[in-house]
Amino acid sequence: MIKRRRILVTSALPYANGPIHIGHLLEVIQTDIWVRFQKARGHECYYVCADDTHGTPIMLKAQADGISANTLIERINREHKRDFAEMLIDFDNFGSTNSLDNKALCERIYLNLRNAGHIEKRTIRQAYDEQAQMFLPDRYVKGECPTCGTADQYGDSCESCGATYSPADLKNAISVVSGTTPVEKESEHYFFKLSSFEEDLVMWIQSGAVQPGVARKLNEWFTQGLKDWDISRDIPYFGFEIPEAPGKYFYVWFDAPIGYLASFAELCARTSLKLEDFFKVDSCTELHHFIGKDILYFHTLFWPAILQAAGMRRPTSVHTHGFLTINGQKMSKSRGTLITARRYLERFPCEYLRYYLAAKLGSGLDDLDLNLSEFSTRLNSDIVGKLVNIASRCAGFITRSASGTMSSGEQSSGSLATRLPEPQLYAEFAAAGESIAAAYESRDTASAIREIMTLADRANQYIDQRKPWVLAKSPEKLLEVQAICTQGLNLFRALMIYLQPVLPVMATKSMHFFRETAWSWESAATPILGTRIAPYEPLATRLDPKAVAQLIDSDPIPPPLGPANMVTAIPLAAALTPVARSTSNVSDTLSAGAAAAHITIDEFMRVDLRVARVIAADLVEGADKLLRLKVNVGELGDRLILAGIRAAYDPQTLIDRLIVVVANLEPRKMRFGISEGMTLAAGPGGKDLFLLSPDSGASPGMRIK
RNA sequence: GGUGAGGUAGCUCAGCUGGUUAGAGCGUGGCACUCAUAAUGCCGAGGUCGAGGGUUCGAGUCCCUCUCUCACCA
Repeated sequence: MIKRRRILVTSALPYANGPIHIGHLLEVIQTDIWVRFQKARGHECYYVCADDTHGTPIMLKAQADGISANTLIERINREHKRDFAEMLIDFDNFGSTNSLDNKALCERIYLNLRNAGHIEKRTIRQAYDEQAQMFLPDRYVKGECPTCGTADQYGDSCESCGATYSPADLKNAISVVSGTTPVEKESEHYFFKLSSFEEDLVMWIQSGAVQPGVARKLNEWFTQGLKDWDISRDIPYFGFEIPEAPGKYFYVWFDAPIGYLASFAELCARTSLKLEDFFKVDSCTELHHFIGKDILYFHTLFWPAILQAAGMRRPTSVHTHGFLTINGQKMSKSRGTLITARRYLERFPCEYLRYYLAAKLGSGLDDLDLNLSEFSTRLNSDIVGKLVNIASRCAGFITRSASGTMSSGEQSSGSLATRLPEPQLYAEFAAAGESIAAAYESRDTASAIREIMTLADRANQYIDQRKPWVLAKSPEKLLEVQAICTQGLNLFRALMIYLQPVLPVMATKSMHFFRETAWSWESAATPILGTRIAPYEPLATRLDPKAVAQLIDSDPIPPPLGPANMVTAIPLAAALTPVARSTSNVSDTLSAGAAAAHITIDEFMRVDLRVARVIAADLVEGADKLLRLKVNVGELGDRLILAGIRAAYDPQTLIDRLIVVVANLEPRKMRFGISEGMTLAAGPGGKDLFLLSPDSGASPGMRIK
């Protein structure tokens, strides 16, 4: 009997500023397969993850969208959960780093570090945007490379010549946020003294916690010597404020891995599990992190050091995988190869992607290529042609010539397995269970799949040799036909049990086909005999290569404006159209055509329409068409809007009225000030303009959708 | 630039601590079969294992040099 292990597993936290794409899926699918495998083996295994919600990019994206950061991350969280669920990623908990649990844990861990003397204050100089009044991360400063002069380079390194430098070295630097020239400014930051953990980290890494290739990679950093780690950021920042340090926030990479604990804490809160059992320093549970190689540094240096410094256990292992490429190329939006989970799921069964990736996933750091033509041939050949075919070709005989009952093998004696016509063949399948399990365990799923498919070939060969379709023509040989197909179906059953971690739905359907209720890994060791099967229903259908090719967005960049694209273009065009002109330009173009091409719901959702209350309305001196409106948009605060409705409305009649505004319109500088939105009105313009209003009950800030 | 990974049949890859004629799947040519979702089975073609040098009785497998590809650089 295998010793029952207690295992906690995580996948890297997806960043909450965009949708789940196929690169994320590579990681969660790999992890999910490993977790399902552990569960099938009878271990106690938990799988948690969360959204990574903090940091400057989220803060700025929310601002750009005209919504609060909280609104943004809540929306993204719902989308992420839905995508993962449809991909059959079986999280025991999926949380958010913006949770109260995480805040408490961050503070507790930070105070532990500080009280143990692992935190140090230092003054640093950093690029500062005076207009936006914020410090700028390196990636938010752009300019010419000081070494080679290439334009439009980020503040940390040059993509052209590879030079590394600091933002202050850039020539003609500008802030990406405001477009102004940044200045250097001093600020006090908090550093985690990583350097004092160097020896322990070396030992931890040598203990086998990481793959050999990763250990070699880390050596590079050790030979350079570890640098202490800046864990603080200045206000404004979306994150958690550091205790006893007003205006200072935890750097997103400090609170993100702690999010693993926080997500598990949520699971503990609704079960009898105890966080302490898994994280105390002498815990005998296992902790496994699955990550991509881009975030190696954080997980193999900072994170174990933080855990150790805070008096907790370190990870059992960190499993690092390579990147996903599409047709041999890096994923890219402009090439249309940034395939979102949604795009995939709208077209194909989730299990096909799970299988394809599983068949190519090794235990190393190599990048993995999703080749679309290979995708369909592989699925059609392996799953439909070989695997499912075994059941498909046997089931008919059992149903037709044996009234749906498998052979019981009663004519021979002995154990169940030996009552099959070819006991040795079954024994071979049963014995393979251990080496397949070893491959799964070491995350070499490609090897597991190879072995399973070799067995599938053996099963088809067996059926071919025994030719039940020939025997079935002689009534006296029907028992033999039944026995052969019973053997075939049992071989299929063993294979499906081995594939359960990869193909959970197909496996469940197969289990129901055998009229069974549960499969563990050991179920494959013993065949089932003499039972009735359910009528066979196709378990998988073939993929059309042409449809697969369309996974890539062949038209990723919107074409120039034309009648057919008019509506799609509106959000973009509107974003550049000042409010005052909205009544002439945009409404004219819209009314001109009797509707046009469809837009997707996502495209529509990009327009943030809100209910707003007019709190002040004035004439604009010198402008004969404009009114200056001050509106309250609930959680988004107050906005100043210059609206071209003077001919149609008396300002006094507007005060206190509810109207509809576009809240995420890019602010537009006009002669009379900056307009921070757009009011919605119908009509050709001039005196014939009619503002839109919600029915009573609506309140400022409500989103219109 | 530094570091890491990798270059094995048309494509995707396996080849563990060096050992008989280098493997699989897909694709391809031929044959067989017709139970099965034009599925399956059998036979074949196709590789001087990136290049050169070295160690060894023997190297795709170890060492050195070169070359190309990819990735990472807090």
